[in-house]
Amino acid sequence: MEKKFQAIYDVLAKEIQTEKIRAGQLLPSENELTERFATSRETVRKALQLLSQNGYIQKLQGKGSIVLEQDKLPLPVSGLTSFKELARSMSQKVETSVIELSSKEAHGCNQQVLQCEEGTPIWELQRMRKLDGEAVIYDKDLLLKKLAPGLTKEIAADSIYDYLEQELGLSISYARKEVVVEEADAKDKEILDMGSYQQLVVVRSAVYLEDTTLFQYTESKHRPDKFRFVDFARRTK
Amino acid sequence: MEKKFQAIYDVLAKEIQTEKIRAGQLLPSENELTERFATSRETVRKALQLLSQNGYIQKLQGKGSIVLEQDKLPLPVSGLTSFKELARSMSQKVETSVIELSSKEAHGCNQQVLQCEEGTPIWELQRMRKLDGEAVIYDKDLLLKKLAPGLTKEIAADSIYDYLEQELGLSISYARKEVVVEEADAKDKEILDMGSYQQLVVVRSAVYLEDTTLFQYTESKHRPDKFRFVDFARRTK
DNA sequence: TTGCATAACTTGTATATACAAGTTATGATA
DNA sequence: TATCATAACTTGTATATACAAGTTATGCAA
Repeated sequence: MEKKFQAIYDVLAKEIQTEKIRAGQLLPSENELTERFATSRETVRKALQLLSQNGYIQKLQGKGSIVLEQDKLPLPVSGLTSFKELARSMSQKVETSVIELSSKEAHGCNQQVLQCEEGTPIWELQRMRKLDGEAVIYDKDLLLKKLAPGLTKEIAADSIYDYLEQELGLSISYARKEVVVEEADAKDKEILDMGSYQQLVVVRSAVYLEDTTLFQYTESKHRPDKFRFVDFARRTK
Repeated sequence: MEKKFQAIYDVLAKEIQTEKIRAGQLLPSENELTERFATSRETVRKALQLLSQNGYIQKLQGKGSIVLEQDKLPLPVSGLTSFKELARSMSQKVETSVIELSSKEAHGCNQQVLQCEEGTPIWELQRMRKLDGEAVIYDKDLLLKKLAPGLTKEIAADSIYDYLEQELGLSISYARKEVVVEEADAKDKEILDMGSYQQLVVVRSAVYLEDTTLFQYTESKHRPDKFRFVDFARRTK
């Protein structure tokens, strides 16, 4: 079986993306969708809940599901978006170069952020990203070697996430992120085209797999003028 | 009736917050919880799904629900958190002062961001916030007067969200946000204690009610060293 | 002891039913 | 015509059942 509610979500999400159903319009009612997809109402409701969570629709008791204005802003949409996905959605020239990919053993501070034993084999990866020919993003990654033993510079220059999910079948599940602004240090200034900027937007994130193992720690430094973060959030309370 | 799944969520969330159940431990199984709360498994599952969404637990097929490490970082946790809530969780001295609260009619640019008719009555609000005696946040709000007719400087100095939700019974439902870094202008420098900083982190957000009406537009400028954004995100794809 | 099938758990998906709660259009009544 | 109750929709909550899929411990067999 192939997850009906996911399939229904995909169909409806695409119809909204392609504006087959326009913003402000109502989706067909749950009963109609139940008929259309030859399923049960609960299954339809699961699909609709996903749409709601991802900002496609707003459900209104008694009325129906209204299609929301789409963010034309072609950006991160919070969540876990890899740089490659991000770059694809921006129609700019993007270039990634690997500064360093080395195999080390966890110690002290490294070991602490990855919450692993002293001496655990890890990858230490540094990459620089160019947008329109300017070096504006500097990424440092720490990952457990055990889970991505065959990592190479070529893979790192493409997309780590693709490699993990499609090649290795690992399921990235959730992440914690922190965004702050910090002074650029000497190394930052050496790597990036800082112009007259003295500060960087720093995104630190810890990425976890389905089984809750902390797998990757990333520090991503962005030149302030090239940084933008877009978010859709529902009030949970 | 009083929404059982919400009640179950509240109980379990509190047990996790107070570390009655600690990180790394498993929750009781769905069947056990079903018995404990004298309900059905589906209802328990709805509660667990909420916990999962909000970063309290990770569900593992075949194993159970693991309690996740809690963010000790006492900060925004994405979502829609009002400044008052935020301030409460930080044990710093916080002070809000209203710079301006005036009643206007929408025109040109104002009208555009609020997506309303020319001439619609709106509130224009400007506030400055001090942390530990330093002026570090500058907020500008536009809101539809129709929905909050009795707004006063006193209310604005406290919490607009409390007023809207508790006094007026309005349901804030979702928001779109954008975070960028911009140069501070003359007005910013006049209002805030900028020190040697030249830039500000600007959070622009559009806040919507349950019926999808755009109700408030906010521009919140933060001195870079006092800005921090923390996020928990699940990979949806 | 070791290895392996299996049983007994766990969560995931799909379905059906019932009623509550909110919205809207209908139509009878004044 | 105008008003209002109501019927006919909509989504929300709660329950029950069945089976699929993943994990773990049991215990038999080699």
